[in-house]
Amino acid sequence: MTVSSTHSASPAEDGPKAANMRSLSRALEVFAELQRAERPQRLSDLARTCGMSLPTTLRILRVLQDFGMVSQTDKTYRVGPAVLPAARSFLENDPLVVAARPILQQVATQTARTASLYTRLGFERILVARVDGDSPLRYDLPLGKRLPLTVGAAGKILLASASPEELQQVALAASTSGHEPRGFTADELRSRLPAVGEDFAYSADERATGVLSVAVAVPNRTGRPSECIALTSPVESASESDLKASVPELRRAAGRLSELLMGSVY
Amino acid sequence: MTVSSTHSASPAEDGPKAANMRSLSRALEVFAELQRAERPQRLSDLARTCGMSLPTTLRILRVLQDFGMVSQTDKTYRVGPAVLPAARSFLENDPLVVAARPILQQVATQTARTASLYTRLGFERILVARVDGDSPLRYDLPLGKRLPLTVGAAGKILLASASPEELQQVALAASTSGHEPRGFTADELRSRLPAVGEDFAYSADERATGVLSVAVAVPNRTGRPSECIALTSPVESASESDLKASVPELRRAAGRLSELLMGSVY
DNA sequence: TACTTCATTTCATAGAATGAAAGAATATTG
DNA sequence: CAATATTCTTTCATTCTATGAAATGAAGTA
Repeated sequence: MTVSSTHSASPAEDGPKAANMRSLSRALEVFAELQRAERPQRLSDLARTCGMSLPTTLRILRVLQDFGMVSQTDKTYRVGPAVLPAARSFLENDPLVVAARPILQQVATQTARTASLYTRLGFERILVARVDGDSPLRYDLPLGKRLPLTVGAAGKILLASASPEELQQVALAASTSGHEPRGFTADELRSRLPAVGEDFAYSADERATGVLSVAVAVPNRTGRPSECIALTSPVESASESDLKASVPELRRAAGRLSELLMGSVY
Repeated sequence: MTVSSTHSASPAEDGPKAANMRSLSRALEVFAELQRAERPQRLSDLARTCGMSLPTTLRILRVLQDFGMVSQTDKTYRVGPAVLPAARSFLENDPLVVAARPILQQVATQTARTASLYTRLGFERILVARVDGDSPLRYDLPLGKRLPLTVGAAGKILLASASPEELQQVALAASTSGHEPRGFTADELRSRLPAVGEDFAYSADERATGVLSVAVAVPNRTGRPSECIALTSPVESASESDLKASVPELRRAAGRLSELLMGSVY
């Protein structure tokens, strides 16, 4: 009872109460580690990094490989091709993502800026949808890229309603994952967040230089939103006040998305 | 000892010897089912479809959710956002995919046709990379889409060296998954495959009407290749002989890829 | 309100997951 | 090339986890 060390670093949210399922948790940790590594890994490395025995790691890898989640060449393992259909399934079928696309499109058209949908995942956020405004420069689309929560309008609005303990965890995670310098504190983080009462966040030159953005959260049933919509613009083509003038638009878009989410449908 | 019923339908290849890891296998089956379903699923549906008890299914879903592999809204579960970083990791880091891109590019440029890399996954194949020739019509890019092995040049070349039993399984899987009509037989399938001695496959109007393609396998260390390169062209801009004339090009490209794969590097 | 269906928790038991240790295989070094 | 070190794989007894039946609670329907 109350084994707190069951899952250490990877498990997205330590959120509810972690049920058992030790072998599954361990497998997912191995899988997460393979992604983190960004290059093929040997069995012994994985075992060491994940803190489990060689036989256990090997068995896990074999099963993952059976399902295509992992590939093996010689003695090295890597993320396998089965993640592609999975991602496709998410992008095509997730009700939120599907509903978001036309809404983002509309906002992007109205404001002539890039509109994005981010989801919180653990102590990071990832881009799950984006529609470019008519600006000609569409940098490469980092769909699925892990971005910090500590920086950028989208990250900050996702933390706006976080508890002190959570900020603590986020700050720690950010500093250990390299998003922030070592020793980054929760207080520093808190000072970046939107003031109480503000329902949007603004950033300039935070995550990328020359980029302004504003973001509002997509309310969900829990108090803690895990999605947000952001508008982005290169600094040359918009000022802070320009972007902030679009906040009502954004708010409306988030509201519509939220309704679709909470509405009785499906 | 030789429990053969451990994993039933989903596990990509029944290939080697399936180690135990029951809970992990079951979790991956639930996950696969969520993808297949293409819409949010209730707990009881998943339990029934996957043939496991409610508590077990629930526990699995909770852990998957902790890691972001599954999302929940109200009482329905769906594929979660964590698959996006995973897919990104695959596309950016998989040595084969990374190595393939410039090679595909070169072939596409030389032949002015679309060059694609497919991977076999279970009894299907998926597109993992594509470079369009300068043809203006680039239909939507079905990266990660599950396509049949029984149809199209790419599918057929991947089956060229399959054993009779394997063809049997493939034929069965194709008919149950709807890729082929019910009652599709291994013999029918075999009659489509390239003649013995031929190292390429050709298709016209098979998977899509108006599309011609040729494919050659990427040899790997095992006798059974799981990747192939294909050239595709709309029927208006190429004849069968045009495409087949490019086979030597393709062969060379596959050879280079193969070397990179088997070479001692990394 | 009563009834049905579905989700969740509890709990005893079976059986799966585990790691130590031995045995292969492979790589490294002298 | 032999000898050594490292890594991978298998085996097996033990532990503890995963499991489903049944009870409980919640939600939806009639």
